[in-house]
Amino acid sequence: MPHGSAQPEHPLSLIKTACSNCNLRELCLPFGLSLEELERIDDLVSTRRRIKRGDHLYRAGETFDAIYAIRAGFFKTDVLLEDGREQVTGFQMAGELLGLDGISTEHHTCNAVALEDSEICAIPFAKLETLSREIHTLQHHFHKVMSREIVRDHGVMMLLGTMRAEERLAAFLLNLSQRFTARGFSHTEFYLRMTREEIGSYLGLKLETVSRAFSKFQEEGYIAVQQKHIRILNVAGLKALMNHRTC
Amino acid sequence: MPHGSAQPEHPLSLIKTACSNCNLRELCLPFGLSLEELERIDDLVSTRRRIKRGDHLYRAGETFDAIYAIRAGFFKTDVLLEDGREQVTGFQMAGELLGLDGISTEHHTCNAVALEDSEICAIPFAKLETLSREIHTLQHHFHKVMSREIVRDHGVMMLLGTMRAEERLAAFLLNLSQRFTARGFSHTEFYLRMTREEIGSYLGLKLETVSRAFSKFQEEGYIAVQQKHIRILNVAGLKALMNHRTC
DNA sequence: AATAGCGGTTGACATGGATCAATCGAAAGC
DNA sequence: GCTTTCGATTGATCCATGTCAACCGCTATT
Repeated sequence: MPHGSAQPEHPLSLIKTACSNCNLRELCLPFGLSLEELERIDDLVSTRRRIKRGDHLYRAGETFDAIYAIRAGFFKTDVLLEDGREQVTGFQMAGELLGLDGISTEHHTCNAVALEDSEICAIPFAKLETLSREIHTLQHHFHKVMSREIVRDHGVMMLLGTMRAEERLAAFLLNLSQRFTARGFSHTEFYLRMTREEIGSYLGLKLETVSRAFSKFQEEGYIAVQQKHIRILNVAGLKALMNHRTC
Repeated sequence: MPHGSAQPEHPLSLIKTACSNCNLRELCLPFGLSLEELERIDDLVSTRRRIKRGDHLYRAGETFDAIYAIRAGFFKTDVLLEDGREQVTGFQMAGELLGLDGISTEHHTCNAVALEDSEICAIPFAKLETLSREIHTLQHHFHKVMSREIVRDHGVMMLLGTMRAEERLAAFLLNLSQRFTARGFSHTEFYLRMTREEIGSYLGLKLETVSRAFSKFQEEGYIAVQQKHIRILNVAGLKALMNHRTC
């Protein structure tokens, strides 16, 4: 099978995708829908697409017409300033939605990049609005998802505005751990898909500071790190680190 | 007129509020609606309420059932950590919406405090969802407003994550200036409604740093400050300060 | 008009994290 | 299998911002 072309037409695009038999439905947009409703939204998802590691799902400035549900894989979203400074605005995993920022201006306002080979479902936004006029549960859940994104952003603002480096990294690890758990992965052991630099950008720190904080956590027995492989040895310890203003 | 009671029943609550003759309609939720549609949403806004300076519109933890449109005045929203640290997540002015964060969990996740005597319209959320199933324009605009909030939050993350103190303050002043303009106020001269400490909390800085940055801007002729009274003398200068990484 | 109190300004000093630089180690390409 | 390259680690030093403290000057209250 050839695999060098820039934008290959993956056979997956032709496969009929069905929310009704997707095992992520309880994490994703269809959450809370009845069986009957589930079947009605099956044709909401028009396309399934593979995105290779390093490729963009969309770029800032492109016109917006769909939001994307992650079926498998891992993404980052980032915003670039003219002078080259980058801010990673989030890391997204299976079951989470990408592209909500584009609704506002009908143009994407950030870049979405796959951090590992991934697979997404495209949800044409016009269709979603039509269907959510008919299915109250869908409408309400969509509003909740957007609101949850706002709450998450406030959490990041809190982190960036009030926490010190080690508190930020602890919060970050605990957040990842919790989201992996919700997806049936280990609470305490996982591979990071992003570089120290990307973590740093997200947390408002330089990569060296992130690296040092990892080493410190290891010295103190909170975690075991080997490159991107993380084992959390003392969840309570990390939590304590966040709450008390101990130095 | 007595005015010492804690929660006085203001006569305004009884006045029939009408979006159709509100002069903020082009900034607020009814944006883009036809005359006919405008009249249909008039009974969306159930209550008008006055909030005195320093009073809460809502508090974190309270159950959510309405979003609020600011008719007049000025608010801040903030999140408090258990250890007392505060993060101001935003400043809101006339025509802007408050409470979107509450949709997610059906509980408010932050506090909304009036920074001057203010007046709000309560929009019961269930009603809004019902009506937006019938009026496409309303549905679409509401989605845009939520998305805009997400984009705004990403801007703040960028600010907190990548900018230095003076860049942050410049960005803040330019943002305020632009929003005042949209409301028909002066581009270049305004009163701040918040303290240095609140600005600092929003920008992830200590109040002393904010104060010093104001003084620096004044020395360099970008602005004239006297307490809360600000005059911007050199908009281009402030913009340049943000873009170039000059130190 | 006098006074209390809070918000703002300014200075001196401390420090957390940035910066610069060298080295190491793992993964990828030849 | 060897080499190249990129990401991670660690050390030394610097600097922007935080911290502590004194003082100033509005504004509001009596």
